[in-house]
Formats: sequence, C-alpha cells, structure tokens
Amino acid sequence: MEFQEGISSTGLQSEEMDLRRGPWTVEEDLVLMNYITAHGEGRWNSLARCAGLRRTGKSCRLRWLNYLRPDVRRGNITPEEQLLILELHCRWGNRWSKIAQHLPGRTDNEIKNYWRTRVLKHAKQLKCDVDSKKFRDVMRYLWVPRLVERIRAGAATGASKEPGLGPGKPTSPSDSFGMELSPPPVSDGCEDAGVATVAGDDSGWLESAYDDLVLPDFDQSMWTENLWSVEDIWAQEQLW
DNA sequence: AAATCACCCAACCGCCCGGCG
DNA sequence: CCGCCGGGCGGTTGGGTGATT
Repeated sequence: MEFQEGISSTGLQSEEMDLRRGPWTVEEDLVLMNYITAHGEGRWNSLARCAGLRRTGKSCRLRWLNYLRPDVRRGNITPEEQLLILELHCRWGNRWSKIAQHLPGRTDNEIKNYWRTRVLKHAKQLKCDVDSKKFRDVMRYLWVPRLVERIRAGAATGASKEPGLGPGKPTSPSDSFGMELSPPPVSDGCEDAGVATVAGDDSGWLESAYDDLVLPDFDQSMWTENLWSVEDIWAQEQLW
C-alpha cells in the first residue's frame, strides 16, 4: 500500500490534493469521534471537511463504522457467531452487511475477513469450492457438529460466552479461530473424524475425515433451504 | 539471531443505487 | 430525463506481526 501524506494528481483542487490516506492516527480518531459525538453522523464528505479531517468522507465513514463506533465488538469470533455466519452465508451468500446485521457489534468487514481468511482457506485446503457438495458435506457433518459441541461445552462451563471486548482489544491469531476445524475430541455423528492435531494443521484431518464420511441419503437441494437452524440449536440448548 | 513464511485485518477501490435539483 | 452527489456494498491490497525455518 502506498501511503501518501497528500495525493498529488493533476487537475485536483488543492483541498483534494491534501487528502491523507493510510492508517488513522490517534489524533484523527479523536477528532472524528468528537465531531460525531457533537454533531452526529451522516453527510460524510461535509463532515470530513467541517471536522477538519484531511480524509475522504468514505474513509471517515469506514473508520467510524468499522472501528470507532462505541458498540463495535472486537476480538475473537465465538463458535456461536461462526455457526451463525455459516448459516447466514448459506442463506444469503456474500451479503456481508446483511449477515452483520444479525451479529450485534460485528462489522461486515470483519465477517468478510473471517470468511475469506478462514472459511475460504479451508475450502482451498480441501481443493474444493465453497459451493461444492464436498465442502457443504464437510460443513454439515464435520464443522457444524464440532461447533455445536464447542458451544455446548462452553455453555456447560460458562466459558463460551465472551463479554463485549471493546475497541483496541488485541486478538490472538492462534485463538481467533482456534480449533473450530480441529478434530472433535469425541465422536459426534462423525466417527473416525481424525486424530488430534494442532490448530492450523487441519487440512489433513479434514480431508481424511471427509473421505471416511458415510453420507446419509438426502436431497442436496435442501441445503440452502433448511439445512440447519442456528436459532433452533440455540433455543434447544438454551445457549443464547 | 536472522530470514522467510503465513496469516490477519485495516483500509482502499470501484461499482452500484437512490435521492434530489 | 439527466447529471450529480452521498452512501452502501463487495472485492482487493498490503502492512504488521507472530510462527517457522
């Protein structure tokens, strides 16, 4: 990324040439927060000007929505959230903002990043497309049961529910997705799912677990319609 | 200890849509 | 109807950083 103190492009007005790009400074964050606190959000271009920020309106909006908003929830994606993302993506595809509406405090950008860095990575490791039957089977019979198991375990110990984590909370890469794709410790409808491996080294067990899967006879077209309902699971388990 | 790799995610980009004059 | 502008969205990039060699 080429960070520029000012964009120099012929034909631009001097004000536009002064626009900053790249990472936001603490001072800029404070200016934006204070201005929005005092005047509210919206009309981002004029907001940026009036606040004295040398940023585009778009940049201000993005910074506010994805980072500075007080209700933005940062930190690890919980198993409950992972489950919900899987289902909602199944239902709506890459409609990140729509999905984000169902995950309070999570931004579309965060969910999109989660999907691209975690889910797509595993599809790639399995050498299949996320829309393929193979990946759907992996999700339904390996991934989802594992998530549900983690949710249950967390509910039992009271450890699964994380409090709001607030801006600035550092995340641990090894924890952020953790073991969502690591093998189940006990068989849970997916016997011989593999032996224990460390997180991050899961493509092997997934691949072999998939090979060992005996899939029930069911209509694959049902996948997108009524595969599983997170709400049902939560209601059933009183997890939410 | 240094170099390299892999991953995460903040930020940007381009496109699209709706409202308004 | 048309053009402009603000705002929203999905896709992409690349810097930072921890892990590995």
